[in-house]
Amino acid sequence: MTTRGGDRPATPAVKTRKPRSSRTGRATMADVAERVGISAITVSRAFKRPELVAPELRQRILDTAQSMGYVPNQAASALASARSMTVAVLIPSMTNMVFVETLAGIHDMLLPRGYRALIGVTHYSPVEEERLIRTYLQFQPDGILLTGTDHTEIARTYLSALSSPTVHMMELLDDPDSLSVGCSQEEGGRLMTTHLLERGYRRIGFVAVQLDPRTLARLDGYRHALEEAGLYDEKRVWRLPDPSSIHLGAAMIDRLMAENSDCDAVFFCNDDLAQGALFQCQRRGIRVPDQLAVAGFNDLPASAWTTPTLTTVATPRYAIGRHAAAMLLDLMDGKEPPQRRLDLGLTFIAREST
Amino acid sequence: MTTRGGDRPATPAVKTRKPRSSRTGRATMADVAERVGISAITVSRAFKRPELVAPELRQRILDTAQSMGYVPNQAASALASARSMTVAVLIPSMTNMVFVETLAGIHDMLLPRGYRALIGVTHYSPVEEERLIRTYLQFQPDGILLTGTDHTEIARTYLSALSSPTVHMMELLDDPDSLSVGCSQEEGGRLMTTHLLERGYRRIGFVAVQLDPRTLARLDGYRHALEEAGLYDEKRVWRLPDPSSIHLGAAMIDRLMAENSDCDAVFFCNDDLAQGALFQCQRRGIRVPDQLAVAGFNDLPASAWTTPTLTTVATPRYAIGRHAAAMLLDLMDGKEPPQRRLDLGLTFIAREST
DNA sequence: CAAGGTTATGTTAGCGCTATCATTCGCGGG
DNA sequence: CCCGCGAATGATAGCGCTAACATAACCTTG
Repeated sequence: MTTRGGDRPATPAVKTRKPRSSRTGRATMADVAERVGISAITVSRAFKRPELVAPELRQRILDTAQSMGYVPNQAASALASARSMTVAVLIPSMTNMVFVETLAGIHDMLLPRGYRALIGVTHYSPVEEERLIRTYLQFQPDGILLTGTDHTEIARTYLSALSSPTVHMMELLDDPDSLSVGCSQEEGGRLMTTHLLERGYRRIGFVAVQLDPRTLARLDGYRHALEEAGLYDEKRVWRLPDPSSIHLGAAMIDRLMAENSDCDAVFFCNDDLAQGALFQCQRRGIRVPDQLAVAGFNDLPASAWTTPTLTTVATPRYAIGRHAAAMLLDLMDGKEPPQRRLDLGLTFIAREST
Repeated sequence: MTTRGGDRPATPAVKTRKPRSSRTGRATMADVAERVGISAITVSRAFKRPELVAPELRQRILDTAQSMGYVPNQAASALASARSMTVAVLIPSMTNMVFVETLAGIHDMLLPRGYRALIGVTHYSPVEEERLIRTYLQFQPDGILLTGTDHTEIARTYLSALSSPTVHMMELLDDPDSLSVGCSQEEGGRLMTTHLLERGYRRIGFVAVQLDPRTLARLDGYRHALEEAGLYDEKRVWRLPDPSSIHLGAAMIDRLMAENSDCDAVFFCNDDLAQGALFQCQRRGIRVPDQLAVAGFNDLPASAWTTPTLTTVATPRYAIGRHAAAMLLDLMDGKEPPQRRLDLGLTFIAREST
């Protein structure tokens, strides 16, 4: 047998204190160690560095731990090792599927490596983001994933004062000191607008909601494309601070009608708006795309099924999450990631609505 | 002035060790205390029990902490106080909006009280749930929120061995020892089926997917209602393990047609299926509700906008999250919640599709 | 103005774990 | 057969914070 202390009397019997269990009633590492007849550090190793413990002893430790219902205390581990095995993830919204899919990518990358995500929702507000960053710094996260590049000054200070690596998702940063994974929203706006121009539409409207930086970048792409064609007209741009929804998209169709807009096509900054628009067109008997072409952005699941199906731009949301997490893992390992700025591109999807 | 030690020399100068900052390079409570010229515990109080510290001193502490970039270390706090201020939340899916809204309710309730949610996704698998429970127990959560009542034996053992309170969401438990907040899925299934019967449909089909306990409960409600009417027929029930999606709903319409089903109405266990079915009916020229009535469940946002609009049952998802979190807060405060089983009811929504 | 209470702050001793540096044992080479 | 070395395990000393119990100053009150 490998165990040296194995033939000691089963219970040393002379120990001064034997609380058996912690304050919380849960077994501790020391309890397991005592039961096995070894020291606590070996129990620690059996969990964290199994290759350092003789296989048979390790098995005995794990079995004993299991039978005692021992669960390592993450707080104590984090305190002693200065590694929280936690990554703070801040996204603007949870009701927007876009970010939920990104989260899934992050999870799938982090969990197998033993990291946990601490998820915060900023509601598109840099101020709320700052508050969340402050809160989450208490957890001494080993890494941080942020959405977008629009942060408060104080938030920037927090982050730069911090040793933990940070990766920005969705938008791409030009600053060579920052890390980012995403796609060019501006290019997305341009792609779609160019497509509409090619289809012969000349009075193309744009509906921007939420007015977050990504929406505005799409708007920029739209504007540039139209300016190049000499067709940009501010009166065909609607800017609304409301969150994106089917309802709002439907309402926009009503508004266009009410305002007697001359648009022959409308590019909505998000698919759910465009879907709402399609529903309302159907209801009001507006023929799409003949009377009015409708375009969206993000390729949400329903967009392939509406009548008519929706022309849109697919964004690599899941991949962005995965790659951002992978980049962070590299950084947390002290490695330099292959690229500090990763453009995952966009896929234009032409369907019936244009 | 309130500060007693305030007129000491600014730096005591004789202290034996002055690490200034922890291993991680971050300022610690002791650093702040030294700078202010007080003891660490007072800094602790300034943050956690501000009413115990003289207002002016408190302000000075907060200012100094801010200027030093001090952030409390949550791991140390959790270890010392045996309170993690963390609630583990397990949901089956993130892509299903139902649970995302529940999460929002949980967040809105917990955050203002200083608790953080640790979110885990079980993918509808009790085994994965068990794994997540094990993982999250390491964080010594002060409370646990679970979805449904379908847990593995080992998971039950973990939970019962635990002192932390647990609340089950979505389904209602009859066991008086357990706490639950939700609504009767069975009743939902019954409500809808009764409605369809009242509308005169006699050959009502049911499409069950995912086959999680909630879906099966709805199926039960459907079956009981039809059995009472003497109209239940197993051949009109489809059971598929796949996750719910628009695509699958559309495919089911194709399948019904291919199988020459005699259904005059189909009750889909989830709205996205029903939406897919509506889309496909429109595409294939099946008149809804004349040729075929379509019903859904959950009242997702798009259901009010499809053509025709979808008859469905609204579930109080957000409220379930809020109330479950509220119940947990009571329990964590050592209070007994007003009810151990909270039925938040359902809302039947009749629309055009039936 | 002493006894007792209240308020504001301090001292001490851990929480449960891991970094770090021993220590012990077995083994192969000179 | 001794030295050196690697493998397996242990002893010790914190990580940064807070519970629990002091202590000190002030405030009542009769």
